[in-house]
Parts: sequence; C-alpha cells; structure tokens
Amino acid sequence: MPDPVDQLKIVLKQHSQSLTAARQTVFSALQNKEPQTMHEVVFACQGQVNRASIYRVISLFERLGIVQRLQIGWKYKLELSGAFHHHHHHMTCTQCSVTVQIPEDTHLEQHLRDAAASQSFVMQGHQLEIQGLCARCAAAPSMPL
Amino acid sequence: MPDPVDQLKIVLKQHSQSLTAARQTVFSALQNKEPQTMHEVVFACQGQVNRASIYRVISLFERLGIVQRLQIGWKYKLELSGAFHHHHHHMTCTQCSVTVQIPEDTHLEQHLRDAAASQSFVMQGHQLEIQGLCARCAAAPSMPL
DNA sequence: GCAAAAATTGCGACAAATTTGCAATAATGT
DNA sequence: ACATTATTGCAAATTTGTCGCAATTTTTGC
Repeated sequence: MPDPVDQLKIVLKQHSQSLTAARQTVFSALQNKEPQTMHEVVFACQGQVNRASIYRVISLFERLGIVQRLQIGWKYKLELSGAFHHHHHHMTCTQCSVTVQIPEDTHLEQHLRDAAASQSFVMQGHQLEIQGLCARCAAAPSMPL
Repeated sequence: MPDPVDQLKIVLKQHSQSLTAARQTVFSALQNKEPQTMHEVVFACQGQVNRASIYRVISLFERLGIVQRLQIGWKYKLELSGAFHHHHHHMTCTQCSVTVQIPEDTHLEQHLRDAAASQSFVMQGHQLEIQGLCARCAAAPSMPL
C-alpha cells in the first residue's frame, strides 16, 4: 500500500520537479477531503505557505494532472485527481446549493473514453456536474431569493 | 415556433420575476453564441447594462436554470442552458488547450436524468468536460513544462 | 560533504474579478 | 395614476489571482 506522498514524489520526479515543503503542505491540505475552494486551501495552509505560492503550486499540480478543478455550483473547487483520490461526480441544487455525489458508473466512464477516442483524443480525466433541484427545493412553492 | 424571448418571459413569470430591459439585453447577448466569458458578456452589453447588474442578472439566470456556467480549460464560460440553446460537450487538450466538441448523445442525457432521479433530484442541466491529449500532443515526445 | 547554479518561496504591490450599500428608476397591483 | 416593491446604476469595498524581485531551499558537479 503506497504512501500517497511517495506517489506524489514519483509523479513530480517524472517531470523533473522536486517535492518541496510547500508542495507537500498543499498536497496534504487536499488529501482525503471533499473538493475545496481556493480560499479553503489557502486557509488550510495558513502560516505555512504563502498565498502566491499556493497558486503556483496548484497551477503546477494542475499541469501535472495531480489536481483537478471542478465547477461545483457557483465557485470552482479543487480536488486531487484520479491517481490520488477516487473522484466522483456531483449534483448541485441550483436553488440551495446543496451538493450530493452521483453514484459511480463504469459504463459512463467507458462511454466517455470511447467518445474521446472517436475524436482521436486520449482521455486523461473528466468532469461531470448535474445541475438541478433537490427534492426539498423542487417541493418548495416558490423561490425565496 | 416560439420566440426565445417569450420563453424567457414565461420562465421568469413562473418564478414571479419580470422581464426587464437589463435581463433581455443579457439574454440576447448570450443567444446563438458559443459559450462566452463574463468579460465578453460585459463587453456585449457595454453601455446598455451596468457591470454589477450583469452579475446580478447572470446569477438570477443561473438560479433559474436559464444559463449554465461551464468550465472550459482554465476559465469558466457562460451559455444558455438546454431549453434555450442546444448545448454540447467539450473535450480539452491538457497540453495545448485545443477544444473540440463531443458528438451529442441522447443515451447519455437520459442516463444522467436517471442518475439525478435516483437521488431525488430534478435535472435542469448538466456539464461534461473531458480532459485529455489531442492526437497531436499524444504523439509529441515530451512536455515542455 | 561543499560550493556554485538553478529552482522555489515569501512578500509587497498590482491588477482583475466580483460583491455590496444605497439612492435613483422602473415595474406591479389596485 | 398612486403607492408599493423590485431592479438598476454607481462608486466603493472585497476578494481573487499575478508579478517582480530578494531571500531560501534544492540540486548538481565536484
């Protein structure tokens, strides 16, 4: 059972990048958590990593496929990508912003991979969000705001 | 053949909202166009609607399911959602950022609607982005950064 | 190990994007 | 048309994201 930090180190090494303290801190902040806003990540790294550096680290991680940026509701959020964290899809209520996970679906995955291949793309990852109304809001008579 | 603006009016009325000049202008700016950045929408409404109001209108439209926010590559873009504009999905190359459309797929649509229903959600829209490598970049020897 | 070279980080200043308070306008119901 | 309520414009405040550069840390070649 591989230590995630070792995995991170390997991926970085593959791209001639080193595992620095800042990178490890940001990585830890993202580990085993629900997707977080940039603000939350900054907060989690408070006092340990400077804001500008966090942006730089996240940007690097994105280019290396270590983190993914997800549009969830109104703001984007960040999460570790497939190799580090089993990612799932989300459904967001357009009214109250409540978010639930969509059950995993291997058919869908294969389906998307085929669609990508039909355009000569090699799929690395994907992002799916369903927008709609949760049961509560669908039942509510009108819109409060 | 319904006038899209009439449709807009109906949706607004359903939520006890009125069709104001600002809302119609923003709606028109989004009609029959590729997804646009907020900046592009602001530009299109220049002199007609104040920037702060555009944000407020877009926010309302999102809550009403009239527009959707799409993450395309690094930035988000806005487009009218399903009822107003037949939307398609995108695939973005993580290396060179080239974007292509994914062929429409009715199966997928129904599939997602079912998934939403399984969590007692009423689907209003969805967003799918596939990240990967285009043929050109997949063939390229290494990553510059 | 150690010193030089290269890459990364912190910091403060910027620039861009988004939100908010409030007075002025426009829309709605009677 | 009038009073009431919602929407808009404007300017200021906040929040987000970037940049240049000096200080540190990491890597490389002895």
